Amino acid sequence: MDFEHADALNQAIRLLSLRHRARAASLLAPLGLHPGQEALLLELTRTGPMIQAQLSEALGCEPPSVTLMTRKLEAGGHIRRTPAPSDRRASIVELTDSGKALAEQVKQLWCALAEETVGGLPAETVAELPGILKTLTGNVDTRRPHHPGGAGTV
Amino acid sequence: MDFEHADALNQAIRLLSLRHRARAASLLAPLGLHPGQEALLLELTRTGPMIQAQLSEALGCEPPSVTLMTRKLEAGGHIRRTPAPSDRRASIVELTDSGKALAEQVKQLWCALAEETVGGLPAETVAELPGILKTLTGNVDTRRPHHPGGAGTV
DNA sequence: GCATAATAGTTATGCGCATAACTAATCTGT
DNA sequence: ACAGATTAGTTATGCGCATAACTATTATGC
Repeated sequence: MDFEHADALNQAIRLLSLRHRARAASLLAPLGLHPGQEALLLELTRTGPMIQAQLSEALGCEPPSVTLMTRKLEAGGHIRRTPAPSDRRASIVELTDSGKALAEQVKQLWCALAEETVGGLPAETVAELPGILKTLTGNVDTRRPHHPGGAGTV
Repeated sequence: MDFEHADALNQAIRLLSLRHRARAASLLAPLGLHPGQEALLLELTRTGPMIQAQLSEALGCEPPSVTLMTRKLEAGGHIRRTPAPSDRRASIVELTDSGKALAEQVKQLWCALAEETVGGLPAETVAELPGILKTLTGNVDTRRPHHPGGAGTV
C-alpha cells in the first residue's frame, strides 16, 4: 500500500477517535459522566453484576483503569462494589438504582450519537459498518491470540 | 435506530481507537515516539514549516496539546522552533535533519500499520474506507461550522 | 502440606488529550 | 493614536488510558 493511502486511513482513524470521543464527552457531560464511564455502565446493563477482571476484559482496558473508573462511579453513587463471597480477592460490581436510571439515559444519548455519526451514509453502508470496524479492530488487537482471516464477526 | 445497533457502532468506534492507538504505540516505541507525535512529524513532512496554530488546526487538537508535543519533540531533537519574524507571538516549527529521517521511518511503519489494519477486507471496501471514516468524523465534528449533508469529502 | 505459580486488585507514575486562566503581541474601529 | 477585541502561545489542572511494581488471595505440583 502506498503511503498516501496508508496515511489517509491511519489519520482518519485517529481523527474519528478524537471527534467521536469529544462528541460523546459533550453529550455525557450533562449527566455528570466522562467518556469511558458510559461503557462500564452499559456493560453492567448488558451483562449484570460482574467482577472487575471481567469488566477489564469486556471493556478492553487494563485493570488499573477499571479500578479508577469504578472508584469514581462508586463515589457518584452509580455502582456498588461488594466483596465476592467465593473469592476474597475479587469485588462484585453492580449498578445501583441511580446507576440503572443513569444507564437508561445513556442509552438514549447513545442512539442519538450513533444516528448523528452515520448521517448521510447509505443504509447499506451503515449496516456493514460495525462488522467492518470490528474486523479492523481485530486486525490490530494485540491482546487476543489473533483473529487472522477475520472477515468480520458480524 | 435501535439501541443494539447504536451500541454496536459506538462501541466498535471506541474499541477501534483503543486498539489502533495501542498498536501504533507498540510500533512507534522502538523509534522513541509516543502515539500522537507521529502525526505532528508527518504533518510537517506534508506541509513544510508551519506555526503552532496551523499545526493545531491540521492535527485537530488544541493549542496546549501542541505546546507539549512540540516541546517533547524539540527536546528529542526532531523539530526546531524559531520565532516568526513577521509575528513575534508565533513560532515557526520545522523538522530537523534527525526529524526528517525519523519521519521516513514513521512512513514505513504507517504503511505496515494500514495494511495490517485492513487485512481480510475486500479491496473495494478498503478503497471506500477513508471516505466513510471522514464522513463519520465530519458528522460528529463540533469544531467546524458543520458539514451537514456531508456524504464524504473523498 | 507446603513452596511456587497464577490471579484480583491497588498504587505510583507518565503520556495524550481537554478546558480554563493567563501573558504578550497584533489587529480594528473610531 | 489609542482603547478594545482578537490571536499565538503558555501554564495549571484534570480525566482516561497505559505500564510497572506491589499486596493479598487462590490454585497447583510434588
